[in-house]
Order: sequence, then C-alpha cells, then structure tokens
Amino acid sequence: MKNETDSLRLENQLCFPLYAAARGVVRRYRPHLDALNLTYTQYIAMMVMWEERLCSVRELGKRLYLDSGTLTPVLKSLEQKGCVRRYRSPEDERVLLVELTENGRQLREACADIPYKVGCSFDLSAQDAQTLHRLLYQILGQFD
Amino acid sequence: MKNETDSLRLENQLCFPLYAAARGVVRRYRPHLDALNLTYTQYIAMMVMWEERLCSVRELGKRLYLDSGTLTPVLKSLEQKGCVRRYRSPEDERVLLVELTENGRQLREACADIPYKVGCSFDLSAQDAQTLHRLLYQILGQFD
DNA sequence: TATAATTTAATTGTGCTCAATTGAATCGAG
DNA sequence: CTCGATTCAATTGAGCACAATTAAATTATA
Repeated sequence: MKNETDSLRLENQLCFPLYAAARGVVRRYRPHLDALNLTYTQYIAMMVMWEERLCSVRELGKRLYLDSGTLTPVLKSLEQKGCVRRYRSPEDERVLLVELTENGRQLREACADIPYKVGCSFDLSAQDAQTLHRLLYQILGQFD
Repeated sequence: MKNETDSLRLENQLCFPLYAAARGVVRRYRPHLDALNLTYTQYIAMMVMWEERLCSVRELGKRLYLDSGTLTPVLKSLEQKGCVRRYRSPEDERVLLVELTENGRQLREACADIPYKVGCSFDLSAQDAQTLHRLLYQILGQFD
C-alpha cells in the first residue's frame, strides 16, 4: 500500500534508475569512442548518417530527439573532423543538409565492433535486453 | 542473423533508447519542478536528503551515481535556497556533511504529488513499469 | 501581390556530467 | 613519530541538453 512517503523514495522512482543507467551505459562507450576521437553524441549522429547518407538537421534531430541547439555544434565538430559535409539545400535555403563523406563512411568500419564489445560488458540476457528494448521504445513512442 | 551493419543501426542499440527515454522522462518532470524552483538534479538530491536527513557528499554521490564535480554546485544552490545546510564533519574535516533544514523538509510535501502526476502521464502498465524497474536496477548494479 | 504565419537552423544563457587536477585531512607502515 | 599513500571535496575545462530568442526563407492568406 503506497503513500506519499513511498512515492518519494528514490528507489521507487522510474526516472532515477532510468537516468542513472543511461549515463552509466554511455560511460561504458567512452573508452571505445575516445580511441576514435568521437563523443557519444557524435557517435549516435554518425549512426544516423551511416543509415541515411544525406539528412537535414531537422530529420537528424527527430531521429535523435535532439534540437539544433545541441546538434549544431556537434555537426560542426563532425564537419571539422571530415566525417560530414554541411550545406544549405538549393530547393529550400532554410534547410541545412548534412552529407556523409568518404572519411565518415570509413569510420563505420572502425566502429563496427563497439556495440558488441559494450554489449558483452553487460550481464543482461538476450531475453532481458529485448524486453528492455521494447519497453524503452514504448516510452519513446510517447514523445512524438 | 546479425552482422556489422545491423549492430550499428540506431534502433538496434540499447544505449540510444535508454538515453533518449531518460531525457524524455526528465523533461516530463520539468514543468512540475519549475513551479517549485527545483532542477531535476536538485530534486533527486533532495529525495536522498528526505530519506537520510544527514548525509556526506560522498554518500550522496554513491546513491545518485554522481561525483563532487556535479554535486558541489547543486548542493551550494540547495543551500542558497535554504533547503540544506553544509558543514565539515568535526570528526573528519575532509567530509562535508549535508543536513536537511526545516525548509527542505517542508519542500517534501510540495513534491508529494509529482511522482503520481508524472507517472500518470505515461502509458505503461504496472507490470511493465515493474519489469523496467527491475531491468534498470540490474544494469545499475553493474556500476558499483 | 503584400503581408502575416510558419518553418528551419543558429545563437545565447543556464545548468548538468564527467575526467583530471588540486589541496587538505587522515591513515598506515616503518 | 614521520613520510608516503589514501580519501574527500572543490575546482577547472570540455562537451551536452534544452529553453528562449533571433533571423532568414518559405508558405498561406487576405
């Protein structure tokens, strides 16, 4: 039987373990990404670029649930590293297109084993991972 | 049958929905916390204080999976608002003790309905919430 | 067509996260 | 007791998250 006291206990919140686990998992990626001179946000942005090759900032933001305030500096940094090109769409000058470069494409091979390595570092059964995946996307679906 | 191509797809990662869902959930708290002039990090710090009343920065950090670089400014801000007091332990001057004030205690009542309100805004069955909770703590347990 | 509304990305400012470093206090081995 | 190691919090610097604002381009409407 829950009351106000229980509801404000840290361990009864969903937000807390969610937030802490997310940061912890990102921390596990860091050593692998450091070696490739990538931040985590740059990495997930590149994941979209590997799938799309050409993509507007807006589309990228929708996929990643991030706005231009976050993406603009991330994409500028990726451009400086030569992973993407950025240019205004000729059809609509408001739209900034981001395009994968050959350099960026090659980075994908270097990243190929990261998910496996990080995945192995977690003691989570395939069944549990799948359940977690499903529940997270169920939550994410409510942010559209 | 998975290959490198699949493993680097955004939607096959666990890290991505975890991170995005965590931020989305925190965003749902924001309007409620804004009304009380609290940030999310201040809020979870207060949750520990409501449970402990007196707690070192180190213990707080262990509970929240945060270090002093994050906590120091958060706790200073909470002190300025009059929610906690901070003072060095007489037994060990290295240790900074954080103590709940009467003001801080009263804040708890004002926060009492936040978990319920936020919880209601998610379409997640009690069963699913419990499963998610279990899986997240299973992951968190690997960060100790 | 003129202008009002909308869309898009960039910018700005505040706060969080984290790694690395610093400095003080304490502890432990000799 | 002394010196080196450890512990603890604070600080610093880099990068991310996000709300709010700005400016330009486009679209819709009167």
